[in-house]
Amino acid sequence: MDIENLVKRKNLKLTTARMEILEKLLHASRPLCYDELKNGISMDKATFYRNITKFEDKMIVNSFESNDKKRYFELNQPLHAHFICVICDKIECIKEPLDFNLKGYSIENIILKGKCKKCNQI
Amino acid sequence: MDIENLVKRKNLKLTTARMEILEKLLHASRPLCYDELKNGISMDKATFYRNITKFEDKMIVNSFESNDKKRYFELNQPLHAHFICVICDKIECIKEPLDFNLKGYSIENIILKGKCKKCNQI
DNA sequence: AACTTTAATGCAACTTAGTCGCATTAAATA
DNA sequence: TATTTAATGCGACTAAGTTGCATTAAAGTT
Repeated sequence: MDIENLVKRKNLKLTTARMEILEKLLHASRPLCYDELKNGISMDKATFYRNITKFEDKMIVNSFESNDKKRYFELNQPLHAHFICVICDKIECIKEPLDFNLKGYSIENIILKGKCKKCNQI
Repeated sequence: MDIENLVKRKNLKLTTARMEILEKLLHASRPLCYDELKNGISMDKATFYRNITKFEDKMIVNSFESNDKKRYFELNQPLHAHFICVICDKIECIKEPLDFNLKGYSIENIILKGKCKKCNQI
């Protein structure tokens, strides 16, 4: 994926701050929370949140709240569910396609909470 | 539903604060956020949150974050999904049973985000 | 390459959600 | 009624997220 084009296609200016955020998300194997994402990127938090908001508006990034009450961010990808374990707080991306027959709605984000495979056995 | 028994069955003391929170949730037709739920109940916010945490631990209440970044609370009910519209921020309880074949997981909470029927037409 | 426009940034101050320790009070039980 | 233990209120705190404003940097234009 080409971050430079991704940003420009949405009529956003290509700044180092934005590059850094998106690079980090691109190379992450799972959604990242504020600390994880912001860490190492020297940028004011106001700028960070303004950029995140822009990214979300432009559908480049999406976010959701996890069990630890933190927001987690990821690059927008083909629709897939996130499973959040209420015991161990782990976030998993679910690859199996889930079938909702909700006519008229368009679904952009799916969050399932419960007990993951491991914690369910205990 | 009998709130008094609900609380006592979980080995929680029956206080007026708790009664008030649960009464309000019981009579609400949709999940409520902090302002809505706390409003009119004279109770310190520390107490409020401590009770909410207890209720969640004991599976009396569950909560999720909506699009406005606020947490919404509701009495625990038979599993059903919540649809949150990213345009109009409305929260709907979805009655249609949704079928997941996620073996090994136990699902306690389903949140779908996207465009609701109305906003999808625009 | 300098110039202009407009968007992005940093800073500081602020709001709101949520938490924690501690002394006090009220609920359940004996 | 006395005792135990959990629940409460208060105050102080942390962390997320927002806003206004002056400054700076990107992109487009001569």
